[in-house]
Amino acid sequence: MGSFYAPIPESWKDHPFVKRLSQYMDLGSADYESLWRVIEGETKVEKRKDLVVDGYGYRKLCFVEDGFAARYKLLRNGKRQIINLILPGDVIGLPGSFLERARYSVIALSPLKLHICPINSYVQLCYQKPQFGLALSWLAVQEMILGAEHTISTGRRNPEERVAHFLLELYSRLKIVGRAVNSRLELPASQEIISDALGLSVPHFNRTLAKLRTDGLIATKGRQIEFIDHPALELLGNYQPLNLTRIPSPHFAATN
Amino acid sequence: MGSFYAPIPESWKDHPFVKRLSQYMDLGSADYESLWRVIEGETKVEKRKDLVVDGYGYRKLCFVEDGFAARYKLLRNGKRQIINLILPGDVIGLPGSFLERARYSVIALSPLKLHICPINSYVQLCYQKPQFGLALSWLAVQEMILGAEHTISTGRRNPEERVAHFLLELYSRLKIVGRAVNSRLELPASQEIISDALGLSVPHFNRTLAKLRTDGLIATKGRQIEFIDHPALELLGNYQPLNLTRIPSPHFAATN
DNA sequence: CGAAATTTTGATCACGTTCAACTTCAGTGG
DNA sequence: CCACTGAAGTTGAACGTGATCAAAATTTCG
Repeated sequence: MGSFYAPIPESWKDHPFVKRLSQYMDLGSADYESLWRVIEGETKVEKRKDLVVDGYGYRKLCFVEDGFAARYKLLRNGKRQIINLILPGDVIGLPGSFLERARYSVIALSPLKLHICPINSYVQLCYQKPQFGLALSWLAVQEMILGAEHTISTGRRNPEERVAHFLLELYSRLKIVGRAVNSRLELPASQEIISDALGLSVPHFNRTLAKLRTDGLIATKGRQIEFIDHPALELLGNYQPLNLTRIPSPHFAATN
Repeated sequence: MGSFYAPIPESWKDHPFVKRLSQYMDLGSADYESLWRVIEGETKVEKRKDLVVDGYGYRKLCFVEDGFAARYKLLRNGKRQIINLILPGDVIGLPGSFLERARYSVIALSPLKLHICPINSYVQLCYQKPQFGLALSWLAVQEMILGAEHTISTGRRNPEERVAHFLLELYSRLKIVGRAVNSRLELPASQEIISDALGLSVPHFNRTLAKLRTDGLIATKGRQIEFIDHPALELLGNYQPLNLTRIPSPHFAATN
């Protein structure tokens, strides 16, 4: 894999990360190949295992093919903040690869399937094909926006608004990679994890979910959530979909 | 300015943004020049003016030479969250330039001096010199980390921890661009703004500052803050300095 | 089927908000 | 130069939200 003569598997262009990238940039067959060549290997991680550990170096990018994970920080006061949920198509190792030592940990919430790319290989690719450097910026900016929304939620949205916003954002992200359809989604984690993401206590998150249910905004069955009144939810959560521009293609450099 | 024959002013390499970049990458004189060529103009913005407006397009990067600003979001529930403080050396227009329409506004907290670079010019530069694409990723990752810490603060730090962390982070950022020394800094904004950044009410932020003062951790005189017990503050706020790696230089692509 | 993890419900209490008044300070015009 | 004005900072009292702790109910998994 990644070796010069290895054939590119058919499944590569269906990889959720590749699909996500192709939404934001023009990927020619040479680009698919370049990206493939930079993959060092494939791996599986079992549920509950930490793949990135706070305080230790981590110098690779992992493209999530399947499964869920969470980036989190344990504080000295004993509390935990989930910084974000990592879904298929997401990258693990950002921001870790840019730091001497990781500041956050990443734990698998389910069995994970990943493709591994050493950060150095990716940087080399950026020097050969600058659009991949721009792609990295785009990914980082996307994370930056999710982070900002997360700050807004924990800072100035009450629990109801917070949960509504969380569900809508999660749904949108899952839908892009084909893990949700039709106003239905499945929570990829326990309420304990989600509470730590939202900065709420478990009982209060549970009650808030129940309130949204009795108010007729959602329906729940176990971890299955269905949006009953999507517009009302968007209003409540002040939700705005992500509207990233596309990455200008190389031709742009010459023609513009 | 930016025109082919215009000389590069001496002051350019002292620009706080350039100085900040040079911390993370090797900048040869050709690079200083490339960066200068991409600047379209210089401008001043008066205090209280919004330079980026939520909902409107914004397709440029502004490098802050002097002054302070804040990126914020106004919610339908009437509350405001300051997403981050923008200091000399920071970039305005990230993430705005990557979005069809900006999601956040940016307001000047003091008179601002900026250098303007159209986003398209910067993208062209990235295709000519890929290290600038990587630099953009580095900047975005840095914002992403600040955003994550902000989420942790509003989500799982109590007001005392939150304020301690805020002061330390602000001090560190100001120090890098020579706006703070010797465990002393000046708050770049009113308590109302800072409260909205920390997700606290003004009275409670005020009381928390007072508590840190009476506990002997800081001293205050107007907006001047002095750290009396720096280690204790770092412990309280669970503060960890940013430890970004340097951007691999172009040679790296060939030699590694 | 039994044990453990997760979800749900309940009761109490503290933390931080809210609202209001008062103080201090900076800027401005008389 | 001082009086006036409005903004910013400070303090106080009361209230409400959401945390905490505990226990029960339910689901998941070995």
